[in-house]
Amino acid sequence: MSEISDLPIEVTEAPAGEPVLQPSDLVGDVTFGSNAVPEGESRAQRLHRIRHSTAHLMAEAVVSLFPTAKVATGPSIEHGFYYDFDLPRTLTPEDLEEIERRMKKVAKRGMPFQKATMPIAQARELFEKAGQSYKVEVIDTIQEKQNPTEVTLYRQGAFVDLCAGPHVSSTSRLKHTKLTKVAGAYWRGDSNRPMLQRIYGTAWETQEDLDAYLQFLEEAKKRNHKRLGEELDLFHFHKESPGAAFWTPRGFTVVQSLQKYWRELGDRRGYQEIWNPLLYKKDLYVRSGHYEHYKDDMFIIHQEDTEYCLKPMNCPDTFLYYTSKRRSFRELPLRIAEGGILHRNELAGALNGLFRVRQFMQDDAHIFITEAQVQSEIAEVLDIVKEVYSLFGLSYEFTLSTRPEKFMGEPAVWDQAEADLRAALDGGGTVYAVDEGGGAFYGPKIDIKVNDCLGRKWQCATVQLDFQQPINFDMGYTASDNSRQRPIVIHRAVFGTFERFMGVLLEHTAGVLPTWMSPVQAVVVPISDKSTDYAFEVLAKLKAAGLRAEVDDRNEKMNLKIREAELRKTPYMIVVGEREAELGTCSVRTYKDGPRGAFEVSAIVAEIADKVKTREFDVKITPLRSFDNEDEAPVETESEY
RNA sequence: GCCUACGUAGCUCAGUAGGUAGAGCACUUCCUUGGUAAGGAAGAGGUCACCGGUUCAAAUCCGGUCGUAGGCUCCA
Repeated sequence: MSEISDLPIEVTEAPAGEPVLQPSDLVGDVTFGSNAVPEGESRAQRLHRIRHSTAHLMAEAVVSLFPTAKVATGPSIEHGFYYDFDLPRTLTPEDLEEIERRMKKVAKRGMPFQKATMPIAQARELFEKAGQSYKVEVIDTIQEKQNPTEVTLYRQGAFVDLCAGPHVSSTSRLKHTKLTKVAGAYWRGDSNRPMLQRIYGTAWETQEDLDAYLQFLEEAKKRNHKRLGEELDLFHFHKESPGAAFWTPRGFTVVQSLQKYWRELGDRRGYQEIWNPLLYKKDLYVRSGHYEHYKDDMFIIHQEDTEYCLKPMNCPDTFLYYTSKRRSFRELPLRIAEGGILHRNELAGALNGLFRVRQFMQDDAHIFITEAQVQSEIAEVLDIVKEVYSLFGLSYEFTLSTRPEKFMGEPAVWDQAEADLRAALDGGGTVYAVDEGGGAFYGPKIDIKVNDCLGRKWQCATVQLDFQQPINFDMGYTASDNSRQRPIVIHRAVFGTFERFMGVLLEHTAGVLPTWMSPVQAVVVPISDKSTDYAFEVLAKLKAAGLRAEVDDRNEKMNLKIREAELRKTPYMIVVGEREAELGTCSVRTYKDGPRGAFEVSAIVAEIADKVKTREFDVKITPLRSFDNEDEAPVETESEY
């Protein structure tokens, strides 16, 4: 029956489970016609066609290896495809190799993809008879949602699948592919439904593209922030506190440089910082609604008869500050920052380096405003976002999320708020997407995502309007007419969390931090211990300028010291020998530009101090190529609004 | 939380017909005083994640726990 069933099967155990017919056994009287491929497709469309077809090719190989396999769904995704299977046993790495071998064989043989159309009822019967219960469920969903009279099937070789297409003309187009990983995936993404086995693969038009992509994955691995954190001695993780970063002296220096900037920025932009407790009786969160909606994500401590919570966010306790006294309209906008330590009990399997942690610190702030101040204050916050991300050469995108189906408050207030958000975005000339119905139940929001070196998007900044908490906390202010009014709250974070932002920044720069953030901004390297005294003289001048510098006076050769400073990505390496000591100069080498020759000590101290003061982004960014849009330039390093 | 894989020296890793552990880097000491990415020698360092089981014998086989990675789910 199977085109490839004559291949040697290297399965040692007999697959268990109910025997399942394959649709290919049942379509004898169905006529499959040719599968026309249109002219003038974009590259993205061609890749989609190839990847989706490769998913079918893989399913054919899996079914030939496991005759009792049930197939679920197999779409194309960015850079490749996956297909979900219900299999009699778990897959091993050897299985993947065997599946890939079989795929290659069929690709080489060049089996045509053919298309057939049939009434949906007939298709349902066919897949039912074949025992392909997942496909039957898919058909039922199609019936429910679209209610078409007919559906299409595609066939290549021994494999027939319910599919809307499109596909390539022949499996001979599917030669540049590699299976990358196997993972569990819930059927229909529902954690209450069976877990299937998902095989991921990547597929390309040419071998060159495939090779380039695999190389990209290698490069991305090198830029992984966990690896960089280890290499640059910035942070560690320990099982004694899973999901929480342990910052080293070097790493903490970097974080503090960020926080120092954050505080200066807040000061300049009219924010006041408060500092509140970490631990609260549960009453606070009952009042804010978190206890009801967010309890599973909170760390809860029982102390004698009282239940305490480690705070998962700053809002409720900031509101306690707001309501601690009578407020006047003259105080608004009242901008209150709090970078409290937060704990969220994230699922163990969701933890991911600095990107997803259980303990973190946000550059959080809550702004209390009148309805009339929405637009101007949002514009002000967006301006801060632009300032901050531009400082790091990060590209980003805005999304406006509007009123969801379930919402609190008056539709008219929502409409006005959304119009204000749009006006603020439009006013800044900002390009943004709209996620209709994607807002929080308490108010619309603007999400800001940054792009990392892997092309992944990370949500760091968020700006949210909140009409609900002012009610929960009975916030008010006295208006000019002496009436009592309700303020609106803006929740905003720009870095998001310092942890995640550090992770994104490290991957973005491949670990090369700008001078102003570097744990050691300059290392003075004496050529021999004859020059050590002079090296310390130079060091004193660097320190006097407020710079983070040290002398490498170990009994080692200069070459080794240079090498280690380079590996640590130290921005400035200042070499001094007897010659420099005599002339009062120093020999400068930078991480960015290499050896630069002799300088007056005072000149180079001034240069470094200036870069630190202006927070110059003196980092050469080598963006990793974007693979799916050849027409597009590589990811821009300059911010684009 | 679910699926799969993994857990050997501070780090990166080797160690399969079960016979009480190795390399490189880092670290310590000594020699070396060297002009822009690794000078040389010696030494020290591990209850093989933890707990239990099988066995004369377990890093190795089995079970459990914890942690990590990649997915899934979640992400006010």
